[in-house]
Amino acid sequence: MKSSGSRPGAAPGRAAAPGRAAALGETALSRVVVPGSVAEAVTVQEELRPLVDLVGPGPSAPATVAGLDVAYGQGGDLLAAAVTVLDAGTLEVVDSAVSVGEPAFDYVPGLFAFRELPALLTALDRLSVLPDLLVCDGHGLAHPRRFGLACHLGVVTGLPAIGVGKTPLVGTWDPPAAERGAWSPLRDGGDVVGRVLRTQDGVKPVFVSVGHRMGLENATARVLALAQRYRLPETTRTADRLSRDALASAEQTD
DNA sequence: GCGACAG
DNA sequence: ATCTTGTCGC
Repeated sequence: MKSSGSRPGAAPGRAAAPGRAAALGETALSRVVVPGSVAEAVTVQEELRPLVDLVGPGPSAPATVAGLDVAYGQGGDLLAAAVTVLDAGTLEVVDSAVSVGEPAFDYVPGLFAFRELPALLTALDRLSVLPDLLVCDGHGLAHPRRFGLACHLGVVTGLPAIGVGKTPLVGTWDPPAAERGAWSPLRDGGDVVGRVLRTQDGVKPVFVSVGHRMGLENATARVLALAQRYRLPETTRTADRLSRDALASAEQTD
């Protein structure tokens, strides 16, 4: 991975969008701008932020839900993005896709999305089943400029999206009660930007925030429904496993 | 000025 | 995110 002061982005201006049957339409992939600097990245976020739909309420009974995650290898030069689509009722994986590539941007807190977005969208484009909801590994509105990965993915794809983070990026909160389902508001700069949600009794909570076309109440319900047995949503778990497997294959075979 | 800082 | 040993517990 390259890092050159004013030019964190190692890739050209736009993500490559080879001509294949696009489940998302060519719009999603072509609308992904990979900034050439931190300043430009911030500008892109501020331009896209108004496009976020926080009214929702979003699907209360989605048929399918997708999990997205990325695994890194070789000191950060290689990455594998994975998307798994689960039947919302049985939580069985009904479709999946991966995309191996390089990080599109250096890691900068608050600009994290630019790093994984191109690969995640390529993987999404390779699905044969378009999910009703995206559950992202990272935050949505719980972001310095209210435009985290989940918002970015939602706006670019037009799909409802939720952000589920394992650790905080911004905000303050009180510890939620110890029982599964308990939550407390995540506040930042006078706004409620998400919820600190306990998905399992006595287990460290997760940070839930709206990404796009969703309400916070619904987002909370969807995450709880996906985390019946473990701390993290089943979508995140299956996508995490798939991305690691894809990375392992890419590191030996290829 | 000194930390904190999604993955 | 990834680098890593042992350890506690179902």
